[in-house]
This record gives sequence, structure tokens and C-alpha cells, in this order.
Amino acid sequence: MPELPEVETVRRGLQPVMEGARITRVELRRADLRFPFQPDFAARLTGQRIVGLGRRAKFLMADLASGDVLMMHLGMSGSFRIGAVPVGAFHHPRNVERVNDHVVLRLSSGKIITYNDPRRFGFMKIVARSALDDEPLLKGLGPEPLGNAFDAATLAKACAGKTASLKAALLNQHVVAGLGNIYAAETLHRARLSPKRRASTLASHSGAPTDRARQLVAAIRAVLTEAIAVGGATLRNCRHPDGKLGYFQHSFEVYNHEGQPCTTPGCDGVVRRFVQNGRATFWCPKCQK
DNA sequence: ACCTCGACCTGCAAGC
DNA sequence: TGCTTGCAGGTCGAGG
Repeated sequence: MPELPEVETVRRGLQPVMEGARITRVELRRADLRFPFQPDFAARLTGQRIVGLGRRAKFLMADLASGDVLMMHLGMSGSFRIGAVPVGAFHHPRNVERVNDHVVLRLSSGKIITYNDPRRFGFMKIVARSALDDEPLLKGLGPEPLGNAFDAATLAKACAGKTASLKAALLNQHVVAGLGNIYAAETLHRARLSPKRRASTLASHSGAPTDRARQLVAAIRAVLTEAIAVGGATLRNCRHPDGKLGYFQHSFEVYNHEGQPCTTPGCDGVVRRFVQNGRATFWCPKCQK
């Protein structure tokens, strides 16, 4: 469940369970996800109290009482589920072991948090909080799109001089953090901007933001806010930690809508799909300019 | 310094 | 039915 709204939904699901709990046991079912686990990974977690669960870009950041931070990334196919130690003969379906359960955290509350990731593009890494500023995975990340630091001037500045397409720029986590393939397409459609347009056209010659930059910022904020409000999108049955589903896939206007009529009021265009930078892009050539 | 592409993995659906 | 192919919400490193 990977883009910002999905990661934020996961964070909100895990937060009440994790915060304040102590990790009593760490099970690694394999030695690596995308990278090998750090040699002291389990030891640094075991016995630690989780004091908070935050998010930066698509990373979940669990603050530990030790001063360490557990960084977690879901990659393309990562998901968490919350289970509980069975009481008596009662077994809950979410407690049943599944294939691709790679990490199991037992908490002092009796809750069990399981990380499942078939493709293993996700990863976990422990970093000292004092070393976060030097963490390569976070270095250079662009602003949070729902934060105060993200505005038309910032976006225009990040895109000034870029020969890459707007779509590529939105996928670039150094420009703005948290968008992925779905929300890049959806926000560009909302802003009526072509994914093929040069990113540099968000800035005037002097570097000041154009109206396009303002439209795009507004679209990004609106789409992400709406998506979070309905629990993100659920594709391929990837669920929330508590087993519930997101609903934003029903609000997609272009993603996976090839051949369907454009939803822009007054537009009679048809949604098209093409491959851009190796990834599917969905858009309406009629109203996105 | 940019930009694009291939590589990393598994699982599922469509097509033959 | 079974095999092959293509495709999937991400990111990094190599090479142009």
C-alpha cells in the first residue's frame, strides 16, 4: 500500500497499537527484504518502548525510547496487519501465518504486528535519532505536500530548469515527497496539466511560479487530502492493518480508466494510457494541456 | 548535474 | 488445463 495516502492510513492504523507499547520479541523470517537487515536489528528493537509513530514521505518512523528510530518502507507490496495473542482456543484469521510474513513484532500489550511483503521492495532500518539529518534515505527529500513548506514557489523552484516531464518531476521524491504513480496521474488530471509537459514550465524565466504551479499545488493538496480521508486506495486486496479497505480507488478519474470518458466537467475526451519513463501514465489529452 | 533505463522480486490475470 | 507473457502503488545505481 505504497503512496503517501496509503502510508498515512497505515500509520493511523498502527499508531494506537504501537504507541506506548514495548516490543517484547522480534522475529525475522528471513535475513533480508530489499536490503539485508542490520546485524543488530532485532537486538536494538527488543525491549524498547515505542514512544511515537510518524511519517516522512513514504517512510513510517517509529520513535523508540532508546533514541533510535525504526524506519519502515512498504515498497510496492508491503503491508502490516495487527493481530493478538490468541486467548484460549479462539483464533482470529489475522493471526494465521501467511506466506511472505517476513517480520513479526510482539508487543507488551499482547498485540502482534506482522509485516508482509511478497516482492520485498520494502525495507526496515534503524537509525539513531541524532543521525537522522545524515541519513541518506532522507537526504534531499522534497517537502511534505500537505505541509506548510509546500507551495507554488517551492514547487516552481524545484522544477525550474528541469527538462524532464511533469510526471517524472512529480515522481521524483526530491521535488515533492510522497507522490507515486497513481497520485501523479490523478493530481495532473485534477490540475488539467499534461504529464508530458516540461517540468520547467511551472516557473517563469525569473523563477517565479506560474499559474500552472499554483493549480498543481492546489490539486496535489486536494487529491491527497481526499484520499487520506477515505483510507487511501485499496488495490489487489492489500488491506489496512486492521483489515479494513480503502476507498479512494473508486474516486480515480484517470488511473486504470483507459478508454473511459473524461470526468472533467464539459470535457468530452477519453482517458488514454501510454508508457512514460517505463511506467503507465493515464491522462485525458483533451483537457490536460 | 541531469535524465532515462534496467534491475531488483513475486503473484496474478489474460492470452494462447 | 497449463504454459507464457505482461503488468503491478517504488527506488537505486549505471550509463548516456
